[in-house]
Amino acid sequence: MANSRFKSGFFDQSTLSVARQLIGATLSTCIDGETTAGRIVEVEAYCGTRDPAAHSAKGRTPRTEVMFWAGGFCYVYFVYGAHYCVNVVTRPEGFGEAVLIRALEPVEGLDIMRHRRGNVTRQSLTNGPGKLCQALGIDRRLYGEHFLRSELIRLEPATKLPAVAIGRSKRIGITAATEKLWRLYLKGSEYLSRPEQDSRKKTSNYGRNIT
DNA sequence: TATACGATCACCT
DNA sequence: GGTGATCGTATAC
Repeated sequence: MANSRFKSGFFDQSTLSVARQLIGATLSTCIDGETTAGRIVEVEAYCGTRDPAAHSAKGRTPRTEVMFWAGGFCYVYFVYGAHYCVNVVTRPEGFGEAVLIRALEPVEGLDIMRHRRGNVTRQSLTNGPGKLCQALGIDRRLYGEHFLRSELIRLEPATKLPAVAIGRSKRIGITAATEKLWRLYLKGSEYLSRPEQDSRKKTSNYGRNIT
């Protein structure tokens, strides 16, 4: 779907709805003239002031300011003194909601990803929120960019996936609102940040490589 | 100015 | 399975 685009207003939908439709979508960057891209296989929804696990739950701060902008802006944050993570802001201005991109299947520029990540396995290039940012060259320079207008970072939609292709679970690495099943992932993907819990026979083909 | 801690990762056993 | 690294951010004093 290299030539399709999300419609203006798409990111103003509910955060869970945007999260579902981002599974399978393509995230690409052009950083220092080098293009890299991946298919999104795992995301988490963070639902603003009504979600105690969200960075925006305690209100607007310089760090979280962009979360309160209109849907479609890029929220990048730095954690644990080492890693960046990237989010897509959702809903209209003022809600503070966003979708964290947690894992990709590498699609384009794997040699560049390897240069940035070191000589690791194909899965390990992008199977975590910090790893994928390193692989795609995402850092604070992209804070406040817009996914439909930026020259540096873009999102393109997938063909619609059936509901059965998408799994749900608790979110990872949080201490609040741990009961919410707001992590969504592509069933059967080899590129998830952690393996699927369900050990029964794999029945989905939607996670197979597209390259 | 000081302190606590985090939407993680890599490496260890 | 467990743990240390490392520093920006928020908060308290």
